[in-house]
Amino acid sequence: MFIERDEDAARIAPELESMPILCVDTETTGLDPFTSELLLLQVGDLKQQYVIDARKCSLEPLRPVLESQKPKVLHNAKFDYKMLKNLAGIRMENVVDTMLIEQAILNGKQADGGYSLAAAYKRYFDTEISKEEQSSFVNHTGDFSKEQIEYARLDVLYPLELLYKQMPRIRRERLEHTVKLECLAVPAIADIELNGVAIDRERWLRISQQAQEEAERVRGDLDKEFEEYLSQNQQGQLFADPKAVQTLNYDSDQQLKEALESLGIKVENTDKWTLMRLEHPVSDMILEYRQHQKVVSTYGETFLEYIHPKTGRIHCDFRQMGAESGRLSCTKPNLQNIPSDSEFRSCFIAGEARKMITADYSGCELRILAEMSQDPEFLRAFKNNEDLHSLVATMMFDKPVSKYENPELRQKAKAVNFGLAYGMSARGLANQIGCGDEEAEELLNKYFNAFPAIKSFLERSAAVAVSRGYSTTIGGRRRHFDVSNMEDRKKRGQVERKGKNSPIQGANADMIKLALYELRRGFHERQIDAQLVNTVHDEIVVECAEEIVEETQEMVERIMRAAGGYYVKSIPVDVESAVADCWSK
DNA sequence: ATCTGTGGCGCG
DNA sequence: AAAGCGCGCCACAGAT
Repeated sequence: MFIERDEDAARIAPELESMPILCVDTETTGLDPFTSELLLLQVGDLKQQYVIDARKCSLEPLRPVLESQKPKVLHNAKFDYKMLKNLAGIRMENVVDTMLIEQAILNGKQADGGYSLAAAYKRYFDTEISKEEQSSFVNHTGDFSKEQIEYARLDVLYPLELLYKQMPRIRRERLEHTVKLECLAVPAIADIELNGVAIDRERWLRISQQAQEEAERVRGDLDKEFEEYLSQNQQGQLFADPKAVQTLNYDSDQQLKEALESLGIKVENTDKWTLMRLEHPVSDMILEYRQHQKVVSTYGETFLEYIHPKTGRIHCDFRQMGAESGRLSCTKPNLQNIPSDSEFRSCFIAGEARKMITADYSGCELRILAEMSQDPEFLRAFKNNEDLHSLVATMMFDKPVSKYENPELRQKAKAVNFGLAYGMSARGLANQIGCGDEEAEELLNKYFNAFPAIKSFLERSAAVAVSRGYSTTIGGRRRHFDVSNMEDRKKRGQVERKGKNSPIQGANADMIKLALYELRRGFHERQIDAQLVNTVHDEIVVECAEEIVEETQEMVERIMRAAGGYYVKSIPVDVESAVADCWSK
């Protein structure tokens, strides 16, 4: 039914209240919740669907039901949530997202056509649903056609049909917890995107300009080093003016390899590790050039183009199950790979009279490993709040190690700890710490003899991944693997390593998502003037009014610890946080 | 001119 | 030998 009068919109509210589950969809003029217009709101159930003209009707009568705990089924709920919040001021609660459910079910399996509503619908019903009318809403003005209204009515129906097909699979694969968690996290992640984060343009620009100058300086020095090569280079002779600046493109590995060869250096590739072991002055210069160039290209002026003209803030785009492990991924821009140096992070600033709280789980993955393996040494170390990296280093190198004594060995142990825990080979270890293969083999044996439960847990995880074809986290999240060709050693090794890592990385993702949900709920229920502004795998960044920063910091830590404790029960989960005017740590 | 794959590198 | 896991972005190279 098409609704275009206020009184009709008000009339359907009680009927919607009586429905035990609603399906919801919106049609908008565009994709940006800050500049688009809300055209239609579709809401209903399998029997009755209402298509409401949002330009003509007030949506206020529908606010209570949309903001209530009544479940609302949507496909890609984040989109509609953001639109409703920004364009109608409605804070939709308790969404059930069939797109995320589909991802959680298939995770790692081949998903023909992807996770769009049409693709998912085709998988279950083997029917093509028409998306032809969808584009007709872009920049739409004036009355709606019969086709548009019918398209909108059907479109709100599909996700609910989909859900009923998905439900038995959720139960069969014991994905109830994962699905619940993913759905609960949607509004929190959507809020991060809507909230955005402010950036200090001038400061950011200064950094990139300085990097540009440095890059040019090092490039000049490199040209001098390659002077001879350049002067006899054919390309160089192409210049009409013999005094013209002769240079080469140091971003081109081809050109770089050729130039290095003229110095008698032959390399297969030009990555950091290869260049570092050359022990030739040019290799350091190339690495320095790259460092500056990385800043210029990835973190330079172009980054500032992501500042939204309307809000003056940066609004990234998260993919909630962007990684098969369950982690979020982030684009446009990626706020999860900003250099950790405070030079860069301090450019992300809290608003006037506000503060930023940066909170992260410390040693999270190793704690999860301790929990899952129940290794007595790991458990004891974490219970006693000992420094695990030092413990491992002391054991491996037979020397006293702490943060102050032989700290370089601690640094090595840290790399080893992460590497070995995820299936690094003796060769890889030798590479990491710069020792021979035999010594690496010995260290590896020593490590796993000292922590036999870690060894058996990781081996079990790898074996399970191969035999069952999937890995599982504490929360029941599944990741499927292609195990069709396990005689292929390379492929088998890949599955085994992923099998070791996925339960750990996935559990980390579970706890951060639970924490995000609880934080959003906590801020809202207690009417705290605080907002989520970023999250980076084991870290959450919150902006709040400065007068409540202490309580908010305490609350963030408490909620994060509790979320961690939901999955890691044997040992405490540690959260470290800092308060500043900007993103810190 | 625009697309796709690859190498390299930023983060956890 | 792609021999530690998970990402996204940039520039290049070779293709259309």
